[in-house]
Amino acid sequence: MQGKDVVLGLLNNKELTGYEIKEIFESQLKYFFDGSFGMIYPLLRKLEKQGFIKKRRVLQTNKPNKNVYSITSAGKKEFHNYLASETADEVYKSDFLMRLYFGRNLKKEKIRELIQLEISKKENNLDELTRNYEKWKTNGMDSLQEITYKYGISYYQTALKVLREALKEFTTTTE
Amino acid sequence: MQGKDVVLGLLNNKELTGYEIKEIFESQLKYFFDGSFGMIYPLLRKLEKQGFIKKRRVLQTNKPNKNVYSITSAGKKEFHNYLASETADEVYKSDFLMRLYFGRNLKKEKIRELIQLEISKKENNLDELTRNYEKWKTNGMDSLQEITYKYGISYYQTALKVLREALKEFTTTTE
DNA sequence: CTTATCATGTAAGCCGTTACATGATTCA
DNA sequence: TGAATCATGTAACGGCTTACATGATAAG
Repeated sequence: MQGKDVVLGLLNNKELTGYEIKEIFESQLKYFFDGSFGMIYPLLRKLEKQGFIKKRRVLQTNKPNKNVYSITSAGKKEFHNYLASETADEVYKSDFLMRLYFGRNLKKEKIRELIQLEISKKENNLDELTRNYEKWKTNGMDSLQEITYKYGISYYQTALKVLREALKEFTTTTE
Repeated sequence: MQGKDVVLGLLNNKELTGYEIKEIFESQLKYFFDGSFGMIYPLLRKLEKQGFIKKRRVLQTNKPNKNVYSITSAGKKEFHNYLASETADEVYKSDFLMRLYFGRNLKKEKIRELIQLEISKKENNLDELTRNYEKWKTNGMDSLQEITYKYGISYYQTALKVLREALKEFTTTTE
């Protein structure tokens, strides 16, 4: 799964601007995907050149003009090719876990801080996901999308549980 | 966290060959990191050129000769710089969740298959992690490393729970 | 007789990140 | 007066993946 597949998938549903695509990334896909403007805009141009999407220029007053992109039939075919391909393995990289792995020689206080910071991050992630859910529901969320949401929530909750237990144990055993 | 930090971290503990580094990647870091030979060997040469590690050639009979790398004091400094830097956010990308997100128009049977395949994958991941734990314990695993292991186990267990529930619900509601 | 283990490497290329650049409007 | 929102782009660079290339020994 590359940026291309995601953008084509979003445009397969409705026409969007680069800016709106970024908003969807942030609000609905943030937990399992991530893409910057520096990726989106060049990609839109490339997909247009390849004939998978087409642009419509919309002039606005009091707001910058925008390029609204929609998918072509070639683009739909391309997206279906992606859906027909094998599901790629998930990618997970954790700098935090790596530091725990190497943490043996760190001072207890540093380790406590490391874990506490990760707990804070995960609390924020959980909050954000919960808040986005509300917004998302009003925009229309189908039952499969709800699974992706539940998956994310469960992950953060479990991670928090493990980290809090670790911190507690770590604190008591080194008193 | 880049390949460089991980390699330096491993060599900070003991001298290793590229092949052995790869083995550690597979057995102990697999859940939260991933690196190929195509990354390891060029990196080792680069780190050597930069003076962070040094090579010792070991001639073997009945086995290919090997290059054993050890960390230098400059390398140790470099690694401590990494440890002193801010922890980077975790990276998670899931093609599976993306397909669920887009799955609305797929046939029920395709969706069931998609979820079932992901369950199988996660079952294998959980198995593998459990098996590696045994091997790892004999090699010596510290209490912080045990947290990374628990974290991984918990993730897979929770993921499986969510997916099994989703599959069950999906199957009954579309009977 | 073929697969697994041990062992090291190169080369092309892609996909994306980061940083920079611009600029109007609205709201506090 | 500053930040947030809306809106689009470029350019450099970088880290890593994939594929290719080689080859001996041991074990089943």
